[in-house]
Formats: sequence, C-alpha cells, structure tokens
Amino acid sequence: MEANIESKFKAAVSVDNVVFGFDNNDLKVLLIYRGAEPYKDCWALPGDLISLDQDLEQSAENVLQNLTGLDNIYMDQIHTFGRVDRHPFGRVFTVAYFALIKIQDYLVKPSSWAEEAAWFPINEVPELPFDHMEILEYAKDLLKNKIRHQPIGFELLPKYFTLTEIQSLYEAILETQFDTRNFRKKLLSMNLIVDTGRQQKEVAHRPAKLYKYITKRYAQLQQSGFSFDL
Amino acid sequence: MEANIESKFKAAVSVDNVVFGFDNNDLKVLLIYRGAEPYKDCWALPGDLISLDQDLEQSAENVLQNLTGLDNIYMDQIHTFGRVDRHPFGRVFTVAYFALIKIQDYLVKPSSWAEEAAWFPINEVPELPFDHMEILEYAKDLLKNKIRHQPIGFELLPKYFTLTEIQSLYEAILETQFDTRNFRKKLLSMNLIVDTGRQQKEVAHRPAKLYKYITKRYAQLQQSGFSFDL
DNA sequence: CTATAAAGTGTGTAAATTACACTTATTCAA
DNA sequence: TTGAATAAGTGTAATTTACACACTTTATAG
Repeated sequence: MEANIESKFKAAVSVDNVVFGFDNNDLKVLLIYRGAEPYKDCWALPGDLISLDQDLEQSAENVLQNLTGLDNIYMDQIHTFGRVDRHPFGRVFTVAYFALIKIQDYLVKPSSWAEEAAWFPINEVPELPFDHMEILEYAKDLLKNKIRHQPIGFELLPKYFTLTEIQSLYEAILETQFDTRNFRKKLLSMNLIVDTGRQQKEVAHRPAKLYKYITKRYAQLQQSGFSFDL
Repeated sequence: MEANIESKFKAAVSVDNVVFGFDNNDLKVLLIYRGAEPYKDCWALPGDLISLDQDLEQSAENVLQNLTGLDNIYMDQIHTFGRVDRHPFGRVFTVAYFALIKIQDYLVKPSSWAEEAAWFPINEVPELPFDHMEILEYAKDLLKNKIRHQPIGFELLPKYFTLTEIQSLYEAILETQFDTRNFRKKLLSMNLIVDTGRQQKEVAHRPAKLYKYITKRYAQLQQSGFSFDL
C-alpha cells in the first residue's frame, strides 16, 4: 500500500518564536530585523520555514538555537495560525512558540536571515508584519496565565536572584502590585527556592539575599498533589 | 514584488477533532470508522486535509459540521503535531481541536470519508492510528485543566440540567468526588446558572430542579476581575 | 401506605488570604 | 565619622474562604 498526497493540499509551514526576556524591571521581547522579502527591513518575530525532514519541535528549537546559540531553553507551543492570506507569497501556516530566556546570561546574535536582533520592551514594540502582532498578543496572554500556575518565572531570571527581583517580574508580567510581605510568605512557603547564603554586592543600600530555584522540587511536589499558584 | 515558496517546503496540513460528549455519567469521545486508506477500517479521530482556500479555523468547523450537522459548537485549538513520520503517505502536519457537544440534542451522521461514527466512553477507546492516541491524551489533559477554570462544562449538558448532573460531569472529567453541599454552594455563588422553575418529570424519586447557564453573565463578571474556579 | 431513591439543605472548624508600618543593612557625600 | 538615602526585611490580627459532616424532603412504585 503506497500513495501520495495530492499537491492541491500542499502548503508551507513555518515556526515563529516569541522570545521573552526580563531586564531592568521590564518584560522584553526579541525581534529580528528582516533581511529578506517579504517585509524586508521590518522588525518581526524570529521564525523560519520548516523543511520536510525536520520535526516540528526540532524546527522551533533550531530557530532559537541559531538566534541565541542557546540550548536547553524553556519553550512551549502557543497556537497555530492559518488564515489563507496571512503570507503574501502563498499559503503558509505558522506554528507559534514562546521561549523564556535569561536575558543577562547570553548575547543575542542575529542569524543568517536576519540583519539584526534586538530586545524591545513589551510596550514599545513597533508595528509587526504578517499576523505577528496577533501572535504576540496571544503569547502575552498565555504567559500571564501560565506564570500564575507554573513556576516558569525563574526561567527569566539569573540563576541567583533576589526576592525583590522575582516580585518585580511578576508585577511586570501580570501588571499588578503585590504586598511584599505576603508575596514573600507565599513564595517561600512553597519550598521551591532556597537562600544560597550569598548576597548582592555593591549596591547603595542593604544588600539582598540571593535565592535559587530548585527544579527538582516542583516535580516531586506535583506528585503529592501540590499546585503552584501566585 | 512577487515570489513563491519553494516546493521543498511544501507539506500537507490537516485538522483532527477530539469531540467530547457526556451521557449516562460518562465522558465520551466521537470516533469515525475510516473508509479510506491509510488505516482503512480503523477507528480514528475525525479530521481532514485542509484545502488551500480555506482558513484553518474554518476547516476545523467544517469537519465538525459535516460530521454532526451542527453549527455554533464550542471549539478550541489544542496543539499542532508535526513529527516527520506521523503519516505514512507523506509529510502531514495536523492541528488538533477539541469540541464539546450536547450529545443528547443531536444525532451524529457519518460524513463522506467515514463509514460510521460512534461515541466511545473515554476509558474504552480502541487503538487509534497515526498519533491520534497522543492527541486524545493531550485533549483530555486540556479538558481537565480548562473545565476547572472556565465555565465550559455547560457545553456538554442539555440546555436545562440538574445540579446533580453538572456535579457528575465534573466528577467524571476530573476523576474525583465532590461534597454535594459544598459543590452546590460554590457553583450557585458564582451566579452563572439560575433555577428555571422547571423540574424533572417521571423520575422514581424526588424530582430535581432544572437550571440553565447564563452565557452573558460570565462575560460581565470577567470584566470585574471574577475568575471561575471549581 | 410503605419502601425506595435521589434531591436538597446549614453550621462549626480549620486554613488561607489580606491589610498594614516600622526596623535593618549598606553606600555615598558632607 | 556621621547622617542621609535607598531598598531589604520582617509579624500579627482580621477577614474570607474552604472543608467536613448527616438528616429531611419529595417524588414513584409496588
């Protein structure tokens, strides 16, 4: 039994990544300056067409890998966009992913198809081509929901971070304010982070303790019916 | 400016629907008996290749429309599956959707490409072809999460339902038990459902009051920061 | 009219969430 | 060296929410 798929069904499929970072109390998104048509010379989400011998997940990881040189990044599929006219050169479906990276740990290098890459504060994103703005909005919503129910905020912070930093991160993403004492109490009571004994250095005020996130803990706690919530 | 997408990137894209129903205290899923290759004569998720002139969402709705004759069904995109070898006839990405339907209101008619369609209790699903089992698991997980945070359970019940019915539905899907008094208290306190004044008829015990879900309420309440949780 | 079956209802206790303000540790500049 | 500036760090009482728990009511069937 052999057969082929009729060519009247054949379209291209791409991946587009919404890469989030956190820096200077701002949530940021990584955009590339397109060096090729269509929409040459526009800022856009980093993405690429999927070649036929590559798994979907793999493609999304490769795009990010080319862009950042990083492995082992938190990624998640968001949604697939497939309006007939979303791409001017033909029918192209795109599978959107989001990624969370530790912005200060790594420098971003533009890939072959991009002339430049840069971080934009989430509220200062320029006009985006295709349906990229819609994708970005989708990603923001997902991030907001997810960060409240899963301990993924730590993916955006350095290995060692202060309680004030994690609180600012939550406040920036959720666009709310938390009471410092209550926030700390709740976060610490989950036993997902521990005091490393280290401290901030060279700050013009009382230095904050540095904590780190214990990845294993969450997996263990989940077994016992624990559910993360902030 | 004109260009085309190289054919080395061209693949097929399909939609597959996980259609849930609830009946006799059981969560059920709708499968079709495939009348065409590949996997002819297997039970599978209803799906179809997307033709190039059709939007993605539209395709998913059409598959369901052909199968059930129904419009206006709750649908949600789940995830996109794109392993290179997931389809024996070539590269086929599939975008999975889930749909919730009121099983008792409508009879299911098999579509052209299916010889038969039938409801299977979620724990008595036969082996499925392609990666359909993986898709189904994904859909079950999503349903479990979603039903706790959004008032979508009502989509699975008749227009008028009893409190016992909605409780059984939650118990079946979440695989837990709820205390009757607490469940009712919480559900009613959300003001999303109202007593219609009607009653069950011809049951061999005290007849239950019939309630209905007020769609508009949820939208209103959301504005004011309300969040559904059960 | 009695048995059966499921519907319907309230209260006290424990746990979680919220509101709220001052003290401490460090750097920098006078 | 000392005081001003800055952000870190900390506890308790009040309120709200979640949880555990058992009997009464209303219908039908025989």
